[in-house]
Amino acid sequence: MTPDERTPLYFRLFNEIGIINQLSTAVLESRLPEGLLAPHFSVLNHLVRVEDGRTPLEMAKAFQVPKTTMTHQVSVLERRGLVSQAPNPDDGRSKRVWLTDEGRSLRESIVHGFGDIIDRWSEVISVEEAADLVPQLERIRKYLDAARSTDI
Amino acid sequence: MTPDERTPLYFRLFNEIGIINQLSTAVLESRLPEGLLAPHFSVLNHLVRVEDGRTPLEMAKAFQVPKTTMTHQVSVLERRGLVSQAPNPDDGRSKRVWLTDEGRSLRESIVHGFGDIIDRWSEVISVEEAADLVPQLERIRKYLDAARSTDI
DNA sequence: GACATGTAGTACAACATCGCACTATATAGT
DNA sequence: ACTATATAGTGCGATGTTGTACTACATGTC
Repeated sequence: MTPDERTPLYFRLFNEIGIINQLSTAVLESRLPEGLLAPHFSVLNHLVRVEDGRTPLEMAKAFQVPKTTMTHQVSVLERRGLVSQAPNPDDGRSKRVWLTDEGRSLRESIVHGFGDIIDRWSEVISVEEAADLVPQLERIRKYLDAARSTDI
Repeated sequence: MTPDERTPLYFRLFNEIGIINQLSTAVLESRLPEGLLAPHFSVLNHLVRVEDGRTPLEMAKAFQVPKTTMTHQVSVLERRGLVSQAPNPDDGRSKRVWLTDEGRSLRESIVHGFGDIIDRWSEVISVEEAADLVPQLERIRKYLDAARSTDI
């Protein structure tokens, strides 16, 4: 395969990924309460998965978004009573972010409510196929992530 | 595999896809001229691939974004002299969008400039692996796209 | 042909993302 | 201890996305 033929293939790969991301985000958002967007839910979900009490900067790095974006996202969640922030006793510059009971239970009910969609997805994307894809994608993600810090 | 175990797998699948999308978008944007973002480039690229002279609405549907978004994206490209719009002689309600020579050559040079990145990518994501992934992802994308129109 | 309905595009407002500049605090080098 | 540098967070402004409401034109029905 010549470089000429190769380029469209990789463009296509990342293009398909972009469209899937867009469509799956739309599915997620159609299940979220009014005014709550996918990134907000992701933050909520993250705090459950990695334990809450993270600092905003840690979270910004985890999602690879600028810290100003995370400030904003956390403030949205805080206004809705889904998380609370408090100064970090270990470091006067930073804060720590905690899930409220309401945040935890909202996240729980959203994930739970996804059961029926997963049922339908699994008819088209078999569990085996998904389990096969995840490590491949993970490898690509880790490579891009590593390349990011060096040069790209 | 119980439903309980299944849900995290599918969440993970779409999560990996989301991160890859974010990272690859960042790579693309690091190669674009100041003020030109990935969606703008995508539009440029689209017009080369499918022939220009599309209407904004056709393009909005192709990218599955609201038509207001496409109005904005096209206007950015027009301000930069990369595309031109003219009323559609076949339909008084619509316009047609054409690439300018400058738009065409800018797109060309960007794609060409990607050669070295593709070289490095292909060391990690082999051509075979990419060629294997694309149809799988395409199938998922088509399913999500079809499901979108019905319910989800 | 008149009128109801549908479609293409835009103006505007609400909100999200993010770069830049700034403050406050921490840490390292001397 | 003092100073320089680095880090955590925020205010603000520029820009992007998108829903709503609107105008203009097209099409189908009678």
